[in-house]
Amino acid sequence: MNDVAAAAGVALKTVSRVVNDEPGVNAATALRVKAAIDRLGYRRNDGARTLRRGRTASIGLVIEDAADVFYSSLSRAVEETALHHGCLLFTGSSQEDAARERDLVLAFCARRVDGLIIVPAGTDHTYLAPEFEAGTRAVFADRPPGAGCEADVVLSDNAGGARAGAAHLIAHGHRRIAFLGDLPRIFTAAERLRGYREALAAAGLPYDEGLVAMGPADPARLRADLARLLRAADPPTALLTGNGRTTVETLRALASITGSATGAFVEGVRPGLGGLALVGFDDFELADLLGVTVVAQDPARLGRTAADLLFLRLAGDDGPVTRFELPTRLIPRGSGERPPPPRRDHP
Amino acid sequence: MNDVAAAAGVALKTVSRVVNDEPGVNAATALRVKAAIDRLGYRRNDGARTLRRGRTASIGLVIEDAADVFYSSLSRAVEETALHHGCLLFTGSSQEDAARERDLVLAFCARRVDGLIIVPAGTDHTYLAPEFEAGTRAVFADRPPGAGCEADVVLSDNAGGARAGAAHLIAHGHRRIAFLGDLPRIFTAAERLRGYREALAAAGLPYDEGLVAMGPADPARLRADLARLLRAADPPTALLTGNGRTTVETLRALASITGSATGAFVEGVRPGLGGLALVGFDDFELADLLGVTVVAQDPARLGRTAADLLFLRLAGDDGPVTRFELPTRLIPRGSGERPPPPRRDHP
DNA sequence: GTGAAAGCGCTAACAC
DNA sequence: GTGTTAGCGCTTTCAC
Repeated sequence: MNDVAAAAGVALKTVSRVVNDEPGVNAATALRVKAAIDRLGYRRNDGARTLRRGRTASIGLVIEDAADVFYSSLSRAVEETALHHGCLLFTGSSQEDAARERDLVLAFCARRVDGLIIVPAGTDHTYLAPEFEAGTRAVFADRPPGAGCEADVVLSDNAGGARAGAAHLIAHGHRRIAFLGDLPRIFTAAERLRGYREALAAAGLPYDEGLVAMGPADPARLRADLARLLRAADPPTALLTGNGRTTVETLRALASITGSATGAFVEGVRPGLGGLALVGFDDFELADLLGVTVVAQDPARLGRTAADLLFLRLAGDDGPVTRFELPTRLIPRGSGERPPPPRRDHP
Repeated sequence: MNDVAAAAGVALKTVSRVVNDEPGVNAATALRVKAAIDRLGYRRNDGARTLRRGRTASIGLVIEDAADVFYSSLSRAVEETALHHGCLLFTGSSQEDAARERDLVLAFCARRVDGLIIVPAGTDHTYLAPEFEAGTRAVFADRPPGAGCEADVVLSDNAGGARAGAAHLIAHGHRRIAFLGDLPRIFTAAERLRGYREALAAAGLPYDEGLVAMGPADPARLRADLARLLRAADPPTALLTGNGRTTVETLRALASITGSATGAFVEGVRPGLGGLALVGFDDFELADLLGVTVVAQDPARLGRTAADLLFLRLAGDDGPVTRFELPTRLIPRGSGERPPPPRRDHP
């Protein structure tokens, strides 16, 4: 900027005025400055600018895994909103690791992001207190912050969605419904388990721990759990899967367990559910073609709502901490509407 | 930092030394400084730090769409590499819009990112010249830069992959193979079309423009193009689809055209290919279960390679501009190994 | 309309 | 071991 000023024969401040389209600059002077800018290839340093101005016009987003469709949709919506507000976006994946979540958040804070959107992996967010005190705003998405951390949060109605899914299966005659969920320490997994239990209770059905298998959406783990469930004396007639990854891996596991050839879709071979009914939490690509009934969340809306809320806060909104809960939607496609097989003991 | 220095009764520089774990500070002094830091809730301002040091320890990534699985996998790999090098990552989606690509890149440059990884939407990158001159490094991924821009690039072997896919169908007896590709202005789409044509030529088959349909992966467009192809006097017996989105939408379109019920997988109804063979460019979720033969790219490897290359450059590597081309892999799963139906005119 | 001076928060270079 | 000074590139304030 100094060089430009010298080249244009004006003071530094005049260059600054031109660069920022500030009023009160003689048109001829402005032109001379612009010429110098082009000639010297000058580009404003926004780092220095934000240092001086106090706001960095950037926000940080911490999700679980950028490669997962759920979070990448959320991420895209946040990005869109941020750009719309003239903000750039830092992204980072926590990999479901509390320490990594903290490191990312603190790294973003060290860059003085104006705000944060966090899908928390950990349950202790006391590390955020100094940042909040310093004026950084944060909105939690998909999962609430740990105890002792007051912040806005945008969730899906996890319990309600799972309740609706289980109730749907019950309405179609199922009495033995298995629940395949994520690690129980994850908020959404716990909530969905709660919804499942509530639906059973509402229908007067017993809660059978033997029908519940919580764990990572790992193919081997799911195959083992499914095999165990299906081998049992009184096996389930229906499955409720706890998230998109689990649903997909369950379909794979069922195909391998029931021995139905892969390639079923293309070859017309009777495929994979082995007579079971299935409702999956989360919609997924090709679920429509496969005929899989799902409880759909709207990850983009989750991201958009969180971002909108954050920018409202950044604009000065100091209302009380809020908690949004977005509805889920049950989409019947066939797999969740199959009746249980006729019972052998009551022919 | 000033306040901490005052509180600890030391000079600013000593605080700086402690904060940066620089050697040459008395243990007792360091402890006093640390206490003051904790007491005051001091957090280093990395913005000021990078302004002074010259490097921002951040890179910018511009992709086409963060919500698309292909780019989100690429993005995740870049993120991983960046974090490994102590760099934060700015992300932005160009939406296949050249102007938006440029705006994002220039915004990142204004923040003085150390480097850029760009999946270009536009074909004119002269706007990068001043940035390159100023020392910013860029690596192009998935598609090369426009003419007049010298930069490293990491690609998939698009032509080779499409050639292999088409040759695979030819080897299984097909003579009439349709190609459903993306907009021809997109580099990868043009390259894959080229590979398709090369395979036909190598087999002595004629190139029939009527068998080629290039356009956005839009459901309506694909349905119309497919209907036209299948209604023709000499319809194709096999399809080669040009990317993941197109493959998925083609499966949908076929299901709706052939009138096979959705839910085929679950209900065991004879589904969707209507006797056609199919090879898709790009692997996709559940392609294994569906039995869809694909030419797989490795988006994560694309991202990792690009990022590794960028950090090599940032570390001072000034070798000549390089062009990596990663191999693709044909994965036979059934849909690409079906023979054409017996010809009616030669019974 | 234009400019000079101060300072955002930090580190590099050097002195003590 | 510790402190002083200068300055990264910009904007803010106020004087002309």
